[in-house]
Amino acid sequence: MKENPSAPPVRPRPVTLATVARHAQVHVSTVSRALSADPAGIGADTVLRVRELAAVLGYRRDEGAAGLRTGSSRLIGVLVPRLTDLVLASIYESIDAAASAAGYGTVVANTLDDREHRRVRLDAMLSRRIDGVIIGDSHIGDTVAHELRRSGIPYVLVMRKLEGHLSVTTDDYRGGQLAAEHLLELGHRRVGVIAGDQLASTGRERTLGFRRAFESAGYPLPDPYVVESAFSTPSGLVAAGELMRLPQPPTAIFAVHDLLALGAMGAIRDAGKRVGDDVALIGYNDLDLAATLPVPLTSVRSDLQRMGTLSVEALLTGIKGEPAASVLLPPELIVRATTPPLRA
Amino acid sequence: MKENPSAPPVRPRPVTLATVARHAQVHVSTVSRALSADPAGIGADTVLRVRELAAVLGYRRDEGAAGLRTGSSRLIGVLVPRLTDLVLASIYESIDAAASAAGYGTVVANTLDDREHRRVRLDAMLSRRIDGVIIGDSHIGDTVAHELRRSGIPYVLVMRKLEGHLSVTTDDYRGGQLAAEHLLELGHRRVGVIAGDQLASTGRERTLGFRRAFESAGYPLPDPYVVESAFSTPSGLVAAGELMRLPQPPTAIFAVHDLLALGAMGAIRDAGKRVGDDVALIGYNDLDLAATLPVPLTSVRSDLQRMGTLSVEALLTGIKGEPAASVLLPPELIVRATTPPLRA
DNA sequence: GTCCTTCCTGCAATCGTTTGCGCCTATGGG
DNA sequence: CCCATAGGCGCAAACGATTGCAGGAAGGAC
Repeated sequence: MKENPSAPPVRPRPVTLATVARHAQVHVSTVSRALSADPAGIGADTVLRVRELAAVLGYRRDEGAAGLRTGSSRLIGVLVPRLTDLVLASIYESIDAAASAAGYGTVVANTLDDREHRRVRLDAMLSRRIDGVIIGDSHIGDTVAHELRRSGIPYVLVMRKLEGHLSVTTDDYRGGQLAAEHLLELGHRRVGVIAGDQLASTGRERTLGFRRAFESAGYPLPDPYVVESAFSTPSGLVAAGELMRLPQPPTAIFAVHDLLALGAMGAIRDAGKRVGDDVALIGYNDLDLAATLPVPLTSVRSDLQRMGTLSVEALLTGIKGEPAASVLLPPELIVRATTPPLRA
Repeated sequence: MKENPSAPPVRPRPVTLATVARHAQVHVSTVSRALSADPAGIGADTVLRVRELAAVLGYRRDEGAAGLRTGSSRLIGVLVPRLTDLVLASIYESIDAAASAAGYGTVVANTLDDREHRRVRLDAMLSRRIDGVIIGDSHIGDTVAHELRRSGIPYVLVMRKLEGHLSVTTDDYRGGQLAAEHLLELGHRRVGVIAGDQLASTGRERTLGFRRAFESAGYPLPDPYVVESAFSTPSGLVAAGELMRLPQPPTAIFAVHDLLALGAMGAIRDAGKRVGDDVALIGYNDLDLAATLPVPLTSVRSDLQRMGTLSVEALLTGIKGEPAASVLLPPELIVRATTPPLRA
């Protein structure tokens, strides 16, 4: 017995199948079978005895070891731009919940919309022999999806789509339209768009739907009225600032993300105008906080939970080897105080 | 239009040490050593040849198999109440970044501040033989930390502390004091607190520090002026509503979380008052969006990134078997527009 | 009493890596 | 010319779980 008081408490040797087998006086293979979901070919009393013993001893299956043998890690990887984007956090939450319910674990990675990060993190995931990937950060021109297809690893795109790849998204083009139609109806003619990242299908399609709707109503948007941005609050502040400094500032702004709208609120205030009465504002995604802002935000809602859940479903059927179909969810406009009737 | 990239017929057999060994005409053990960080006892030319070959063939170390042999999964678990809480998302982001830089992977779990969820998710983590745990959701009366100590698995508490356990937190008591001192200086005497969850050390200490400061200034807070809550925007709306409906509503509100303050803004508006001029407001954590709100929010800042990074450091020294010390970071008051000088 | 099922359980191989041990071949010293 | 030494590699045994196969006992049919 060696005394080593400064060392941390000794980590007790984990309880394995062998431990249980020894106590139960049976072979480990019998224990394995008895503990499996369908203990075929094992006596009912043995099953009971083994299970009880396993519980008492605190047996825990080693997923790593099991995965080595079975070839499946029961782990799925999730790629997101960043989790501090509330939208992605929401989606990830429901992905994790759905996966967990199906007996899968998840690992997320922030890719920061950066090529190199994406590569490194995906590599780490593949090293863990993940069973599939949910891609929440797809970019036009990005190759992750192609690589996965080539390696034969099941994957699904969520939130952002990409031509020719399985995806679960909401109809962003339609969402842009909805926003435009609402503003047109209110009488707005000179409007601005905070367009987000144009390499993300969300930013592109929402902007496109919005633009087209104004075009076909006879009020096309000049280029300076559409400004690209990231998907963050500070970025919204900057972009809206540009819009407000135009010689003829817009009477309404469509921000393709609620956080952008939040930033826009700051810029509108900085310009000495009031949100709503002076400058109308529409956000996107209808986050919780949209409703409780000092001036409640009109926003296009997309069902984030549903997207997360469906993407897991699609991935799992893919993992089973069955074919899955892309899903396009309908958006919905939620009207609140930032888009009041226009005064004559 | 092929829409099912998910399941090509055959998944190519992964490249293992054996594959590389065959091509290099050496034994797998040689390949293993050649590929290790310190290829001692292997000829320099062999090392080079093997590494090159491994790269060409696309060899990827199977972490699961390696972990089985070495007993370490190079994986750390992170428990958070929920990732849609921006504060926790920020912390997790920096945890993940720091862990990743140190060659570790992370798995998060939302525990929803719920006992059962915590148990289940921790169990799943232990099944993956994680090397350590970072607990971001500790609750007074919760047993997770005790269990981990008993099993001898290294762990660190972050954000929320618990008597007698290693933790990395900010001085929440001091933070509450800072908020109180500021309001006292401005001349506020009748104030309210949205106190958060009193089973979380954050909610408790921030509230306590604030209360004590007002007490010692001679203006103790009557009970109805301190209302408990969750840590979400809707919850802030409700709590502030209660405060505003008191016979003598407070002239200032301290919310122990920025999202609560956001909700409070809504309630103040609903009560027909203006944030800042009519009712002062202080939040906590100084999230990005605090600065860009229509009325920029005064907030107590805690360094979330730093907490995340330090918690990883502490955990890793714990994993190495060395002793680590708890850290208490200083908070800082950021004054903005929601706490203007009081008019006489 | 013999033979054939049917049930239950054990045996052993396998997944991909790591690592203690031992063998072989140069090499240098005496 | 012989021997000790060391560098470079291979061998094989783990780690913990799963699973095809085989074997043994009990029980029924004839």
